[in-house]
Amino acid sequence: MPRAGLSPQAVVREAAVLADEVGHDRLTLAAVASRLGVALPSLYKHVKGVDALHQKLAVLATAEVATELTTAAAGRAGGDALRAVAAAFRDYARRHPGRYPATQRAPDPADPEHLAAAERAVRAIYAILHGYGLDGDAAVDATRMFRAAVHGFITLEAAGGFGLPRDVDRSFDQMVAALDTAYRDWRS
Amino acid sequence: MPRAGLSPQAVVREAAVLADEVGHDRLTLAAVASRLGVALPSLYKHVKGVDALHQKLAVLATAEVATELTTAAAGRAGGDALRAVAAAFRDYARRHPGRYPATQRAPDPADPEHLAAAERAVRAIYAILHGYGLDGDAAVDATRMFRAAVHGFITLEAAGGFGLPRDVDRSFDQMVAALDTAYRDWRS
DNA sequence: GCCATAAAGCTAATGTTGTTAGCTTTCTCC
DNA sequence: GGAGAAAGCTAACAACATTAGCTTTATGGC
Repeated sequence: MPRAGLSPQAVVREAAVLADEVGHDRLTLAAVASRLGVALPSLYKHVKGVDALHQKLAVLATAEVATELTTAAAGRAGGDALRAVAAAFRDYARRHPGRYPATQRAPDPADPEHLAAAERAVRAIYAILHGYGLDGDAAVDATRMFRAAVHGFITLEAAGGFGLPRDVDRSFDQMVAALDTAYRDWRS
Repeated sequence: MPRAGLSPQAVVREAAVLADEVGHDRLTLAAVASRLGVALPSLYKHVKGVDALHQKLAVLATAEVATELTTAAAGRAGGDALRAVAAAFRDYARRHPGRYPATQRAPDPADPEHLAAAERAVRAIYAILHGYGLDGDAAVDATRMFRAAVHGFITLEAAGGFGLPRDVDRSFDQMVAALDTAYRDWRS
């Protein structure tokens, strides 16, 4: 019988695909094993358990988000950059509905890779706001507001929380425009 | 052997208390039954299953939030009302960390009580923004922005997503102040 | 007061998932 | 070619959710 040739990476990648298909909360070791054509306990050679799998998925997703945000911001500044990064954020969440919630997990202080990915994502936003002339505490506050607004919008949208017929895309654009204005006139 | 005297309400209330203690995702029928001094299958006389329990918990939590937002808004207008409602929202989430996530669940269209509670919560916000002179699509957009920003802030805070030492309360105040300004100058 | 009945609670059994232990097989390196 | 590490397996157990079917309690009509 040939060997499956797994690795921690391969397991996490399959978990990511599965999470996107069935939802983050329905991600299960049993399903991952079945997908990989392997018995469930075999996974324990690559991940410590279901909790560790979620942790690794968080690192993967955070790194992907960081890369997409950074790419979106490249070569842009001000309102252009803000809109591009906001759109990239939302796009990622819609393309990867299972990975995105994993991003919410607080970075494990003991995992340098996780910390680095999280910092890379935040820095992409921070840099844009720095371009608005924001600095120090103001830049921190502004970054938090950006993350809160965009993340909140994304999760409410994904949960079907917007019932009214008004176009959701337009509401998002309006929100990002309001953020742009707020940053221009920011007073700390 | 005396009877426990349960009811659907009593089960959901205990589930709410438990969720606040152990976290929304660790809410389990087994623990609820144990708390109520009853065997696990006995709960099925009152709730259809774990999914239905989450659904009922969502209704309970949404109704509670709606009441608190409405109370906070009473007798206030403009920036005062905005700040009071935002604070009430955040307070609720911090006092009830297990119930709050249940709020995210989209209202079940087949459950009039759920729909009514959700609408009551949204209306509390909508009314305030109406006081800013916002109407129609603009009011819808503004309401969505408010919900997104506050909800996003709350969940990021709860998840430990704000790593830097900058005071989180101040960041929240800054965000609400920025929302106030944005609504004053709103241009659709 | 007594009994019929519905509801509340129970035990037993089953399926799914996660986890650990310990064995076998495959790959790799000397 | 063989030693040893790593990958995979089966077996066993615990927790949870769920269903079936039984027993007991409360209650309402007579």
